[in-house]
Amino acid sequence: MHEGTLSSHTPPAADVTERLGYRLKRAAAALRSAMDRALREYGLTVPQYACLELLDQRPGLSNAELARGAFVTRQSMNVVLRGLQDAGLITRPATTDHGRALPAHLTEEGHRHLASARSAVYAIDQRMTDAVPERRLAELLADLDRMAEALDG
Amino acid sequence: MHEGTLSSHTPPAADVTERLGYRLKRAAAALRSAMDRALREYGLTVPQYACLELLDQRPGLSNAELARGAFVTRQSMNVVLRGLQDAGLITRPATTDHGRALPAHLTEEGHRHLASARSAVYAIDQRMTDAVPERRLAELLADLDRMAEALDG
DNA sequence: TGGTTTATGTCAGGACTTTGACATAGGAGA
DNA sequence: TCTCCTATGTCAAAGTCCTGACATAAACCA
Repeated sequence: MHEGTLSSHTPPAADVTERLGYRLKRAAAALRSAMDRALREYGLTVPQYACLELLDQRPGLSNAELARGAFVTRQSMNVVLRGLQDAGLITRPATTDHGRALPAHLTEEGHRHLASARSAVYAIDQRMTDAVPERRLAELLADLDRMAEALDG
Repeated sequence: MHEGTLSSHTPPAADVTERLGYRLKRAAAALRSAMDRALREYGLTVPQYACLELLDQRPGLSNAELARGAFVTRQSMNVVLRGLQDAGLITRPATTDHGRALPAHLTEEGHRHLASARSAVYAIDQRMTDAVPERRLAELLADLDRMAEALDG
């Protein structure tokens, strides 16, 4: 076999299901599925929940900033924001006197709604975290970051 | 700090972006994005590519089996299969004499198409794999599996 | 044998997301 | 100043994916 770009010491796995990408996708799919199930009881989608969580920690984020934080496009986040706005969970000014970015904020009901949904999501995250040996958690987080940076860097 | 009845020894991260779920999603999003970009040149979507790859290694898989392997629903995989069938990359019998599962197979063109797209995808997977220290790769794969099993198990 | 359970393929509808495009606002540099 | 570049918000259209539902087929068991 012709090896154009040899960058690894280990031979590439023959079975696709043994490759890192497949395993990553499997874990992410399991997480997505579990979160979907849990959040449905609260009438939230995963991007909606992510948006609320981001706004709770960094109030005033714009649509584009939220989109990057939730790993979706601006257009998708725009739809998400409109849904949250219609549900009364966030507020966004119609205009701004400087720039185009419209800062979003949680309403009181948004805070309450997030608080109730958060426990369910945190339980999932914790179940996942507990599944990996604690001594490796920090390295696992670092590896995930390296993987992400290697791809979009 | 008051720890209540949490199952972990480490205090839960206050910042959502520090939690395992967020990092996992970030890495998966980066992978998905990179694969989308690469596969577009070959006229394939990620599920379509995954389907071809699975069929190459295990010919005769049914729609439902492919759906599980690609982490989508049967309905979604049905659409994928129809697209691949229309493109002449796979074949599927209209009927079967035993059971309902219709075994799918790659056509010659399907094999060629997959072979050309595969190098691009493998390059991405390899770039990601090379980003993690080699001595930790096996543990990383095992941890991803544990995470997935902890969630859908 | 007959009933139940499980698994599969399919249809219809809706929800979500993306690509592509356009106009606007601010900053950087000639 | 003027132009170019980047970033943002938004619209339209298409594609993708999912939930819910139904019918069929095999297996399992009393």
